[in-house]
Amino acid sequence: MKAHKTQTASAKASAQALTRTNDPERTMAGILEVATVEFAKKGLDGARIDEIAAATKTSKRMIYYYFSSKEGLYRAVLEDMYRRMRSIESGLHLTDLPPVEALQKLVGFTFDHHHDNENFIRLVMSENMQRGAYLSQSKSIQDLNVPAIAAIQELYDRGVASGVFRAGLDPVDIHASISALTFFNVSNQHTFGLIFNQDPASPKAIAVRRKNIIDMVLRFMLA
Amino acid sequence: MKAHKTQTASAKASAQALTRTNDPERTMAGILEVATVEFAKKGLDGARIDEIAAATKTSKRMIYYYFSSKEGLYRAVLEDMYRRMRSIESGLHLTDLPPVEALQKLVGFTFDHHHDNENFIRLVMSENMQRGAYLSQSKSIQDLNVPAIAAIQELYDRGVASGVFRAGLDPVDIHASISALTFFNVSNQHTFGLIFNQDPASPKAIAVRRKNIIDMVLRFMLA
DNA sequence: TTGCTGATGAACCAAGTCGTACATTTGCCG
DNA sequence: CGGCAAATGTACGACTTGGTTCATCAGCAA
Repeated sequence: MKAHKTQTASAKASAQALTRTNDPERTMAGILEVATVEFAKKGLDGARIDEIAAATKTSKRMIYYYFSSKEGLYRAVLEDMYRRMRSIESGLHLTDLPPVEALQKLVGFTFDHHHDNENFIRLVMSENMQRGAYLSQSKSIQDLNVPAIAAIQELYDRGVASGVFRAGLDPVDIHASISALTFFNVSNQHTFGLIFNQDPASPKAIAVRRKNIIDMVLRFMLA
Repeated sequence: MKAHKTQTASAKASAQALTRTNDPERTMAGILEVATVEFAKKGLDGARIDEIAAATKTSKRMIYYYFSSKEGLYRAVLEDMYRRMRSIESGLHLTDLPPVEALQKLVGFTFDHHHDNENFIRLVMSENMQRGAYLSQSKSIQDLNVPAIAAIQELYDRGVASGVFRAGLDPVDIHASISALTFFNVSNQHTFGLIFNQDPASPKAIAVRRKNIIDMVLRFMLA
């Protein structure tokens, strides 16, 4: 417990929380956290404000106090998620590696990253079902993939210069392929998994898929 | 108009439809058709039975008469869509072509196929958001991708035999890559499109992407 | 024609769902 | 310490929505 506060009105109901501690930041963060998993789990339309409120340490009133509406909350969840993803993507230090190894590391990282963040994947899926209606409202999103593109551009240019990569490729197109291969692997696991004979979620199968994706991108770029 | 029927009760309300024509098949098909676009547009949770009913030539009552529930209708839509997709996938006659050309044709066809059937893509997305809960209930789905895998297997074996393809690859894995690249191109167009400088929906951009995807799969398999 | 079953329609209902009105408390600032 | 804005909780309300009830009609067979 907390709260060593004034406690003037001591003569209150017995079994209730004695004092209330105002903590706007924590309240907002808490709401955002449970809303994230709820929206990721059910999508915008499937998620229920009442359930989100129930899972929070605060009340439904606070959701509307801070986020105005269900859609406002959804937008906030999207932006927060993208913000967190962006911060993780840094720190790969690809420039220290030779082009081929840099590419392998980048693709492998992206694969793992997507694989480990299903909530992010599902929020992006949900947003695509909404035709990007909410994400497009957010200004700070545009430049989110910029560093990713820049990283590819840098490593690609070095590879072309050293003769290992063929010229004439578009970094955005490469980024699209990397994203497609790694994203789909998580996003469509349920419908695609129906045709597998063995469990596609097994560590073995995942490792094989991971290697093949890295291989595929690399072979596409090699001279 | 139709209906040259008995019309015994002629003394009916004036401006109404004079006679009713029972046509169960047409009623079901009609419901299924508008339900397909509605579920594709809004997803399972976003779709509204009342709106579907309103867009139909019949009433909500009939939806429940034939499909029992919203989820029953959704299941029927999924199955119907998959059935139609399967029937189209045939008739490529890949066995007539040399391995490399056969592969190029297959990938190109898949790309076009996905590109032209956004409703199908969105239904699959929706179903993945539902974690395959409804599609897995359908028995006839399992063997839907079987012919696709078989086609790859056949062309791949020929390629390996003739020395153009390297050995040791898994047809299912190849299928996964083809699907990922072509599916993502449509499914994530909204969130991914935000980072493009030019319009990714332009015929030019689409043609470039198409070529690169074909190229990528081919290079992955070449010896 | 008569009768019976499948097909159909219009109105209705109960539960769920987003959002709000009202009341209250906390914490800070002079 | 006194008062005011920010923060919070409770209860409620209007509207939506999936699903149903009741009644009727179409079509076919005897």
